[in-house]
Amino acid sequence: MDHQPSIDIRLYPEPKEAYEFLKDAIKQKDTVLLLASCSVEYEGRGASRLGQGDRLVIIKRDGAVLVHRPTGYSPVNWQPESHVINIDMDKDIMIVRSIRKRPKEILTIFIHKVYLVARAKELIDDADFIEYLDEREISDYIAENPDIIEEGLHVISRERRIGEGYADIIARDKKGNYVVIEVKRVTATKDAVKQLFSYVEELRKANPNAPVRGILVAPSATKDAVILAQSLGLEFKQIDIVRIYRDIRSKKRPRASKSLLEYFGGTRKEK
Amino acid sequence: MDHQPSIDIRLYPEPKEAYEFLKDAIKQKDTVLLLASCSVEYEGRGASRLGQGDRLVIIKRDGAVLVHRPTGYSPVNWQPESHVINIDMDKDIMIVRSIRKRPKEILTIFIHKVYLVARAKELIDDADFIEYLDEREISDYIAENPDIIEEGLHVISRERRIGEGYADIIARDKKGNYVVIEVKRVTATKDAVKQLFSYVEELRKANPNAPVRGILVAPSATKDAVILAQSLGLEFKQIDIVRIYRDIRSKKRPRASKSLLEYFGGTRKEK
DNA sequence: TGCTTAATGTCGAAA
DNA sequence: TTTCGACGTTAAGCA
Repeated sequence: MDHQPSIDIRLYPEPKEAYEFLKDAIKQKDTVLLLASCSVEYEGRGASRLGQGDRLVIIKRDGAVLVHRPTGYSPVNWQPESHVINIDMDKDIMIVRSIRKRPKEILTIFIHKVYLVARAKELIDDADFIEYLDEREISDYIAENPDIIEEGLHVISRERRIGEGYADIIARDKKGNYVVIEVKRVTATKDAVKQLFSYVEELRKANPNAPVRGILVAPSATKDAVILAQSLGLEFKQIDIVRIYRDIRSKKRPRASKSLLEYFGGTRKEK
Repeated sequence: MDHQPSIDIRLYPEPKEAYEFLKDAIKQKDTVLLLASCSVEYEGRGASRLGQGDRLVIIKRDGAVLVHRPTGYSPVNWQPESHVINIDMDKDIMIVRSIRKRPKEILTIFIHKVYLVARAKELIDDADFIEYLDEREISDYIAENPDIIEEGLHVISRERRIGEGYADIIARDKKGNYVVIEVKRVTATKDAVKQLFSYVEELRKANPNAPVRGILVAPSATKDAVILAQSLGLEFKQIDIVRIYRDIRSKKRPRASKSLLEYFGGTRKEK
């Protein structure tokens, strides 16, 4: 956690200096920040021109280019990612051209005056972005509230190793049947069904005389997944992630306004 | 054109220093750039958490907040504009909270380590953003190619003062009738129809014995505008801006790859 | 690679 | 203020 990206900057550089600085930064695929007076033109799916003004230009290591005006959420011009970025000098005006292959689009930035230019190397960002809840949190919630899946369900084990994986939840229904529950936080695919089926089969092998059911739990499932599940005698139970999120939040945080991270826990990188 | 925004920066500042710097910058509504290791959480229309990583945080003077990861076009978290931004310190961790009133949304950024923080004052950007063509360019094109409006049209004057405004184009059709043409580069509204009608009426007053037609020219028109035009005996002619743009471009730039600005001219701010 | 769909869509204009 | 439609929509999921 104690790495430190190396950052280099130039404040109000002369054109020549800014040019050399930028040229090398782009070559090295550094993250570039540029506060400058510039004009912009774009041609591709659409076409546009923007006269001279003070803007923030961002160039990311994947070639994404953003030109931001001093207000608003949206960049005025951009390139989602570009295959080629080149830079030239024409009478003290720097010209940065970002070219995207498909669709063919060209973004050209004419930099008249650089106020600040910065380059950063070794920016590291591998954290998970979690929307609402991660799989483990959903699984925990279901383990604590199995009734939302089926009335009378009784959890008997969590993360049990079966074959080559781990079954999220194993329970018994009110008739005493085994129930294997596989949880997904996004749309369930055929893969999830196959995974669940392998657990169910293993459990049947281990318990030849006991009926074993399998329930796939997810906010949604592809048509393919549903068909496959039916043909394999497995069930699909739809859950409402937002509702579960709200329920957890209201219980864990009755009135406070503390950090969500404190309540839900940190967001460690998942495998 | 020779103004210079004042920019202040801190490279690898200590938490305390960064905090004072940021606090004042936010208070002054400066544009803020922040390269830092941070974690983020958001709650509002949706909800999300993002663990610690190196990111670029932008705070604009209208309260727009963007958190960018090292790749990609889209910010991972954002606030389109916010009514309140506050900043606090909790054991060397800076907490920036951006609150939007409607819809109610809260974006919280936990800044663990600041690599670079910059603030800029007096960024000036009042240039026009022109998509494809501006009104004058379209008007010029029509004046040079009146047949795209109607076969046999003959332009007799441009920007002629009539009443309180200027009629874009005045022409005669092949029957000798006067034709007033009003050009809009975006969807024409009722206002445009009223404007055109006032020119037509003035011209009729000035030429009691000559029939005067009025044509509204635009890429599209609102339903209201079309209805009003019909009831006033005016016509609407739809044009294809992209096609005109391509035509101008192909004629002006047969093979070169020069600046569009050179060909179309600079983008001076329109009134 | 191309197609379809959802989005904390954003943004601007009309009602 | 709310609704509606367009966007260089972008981004993710599937065929």
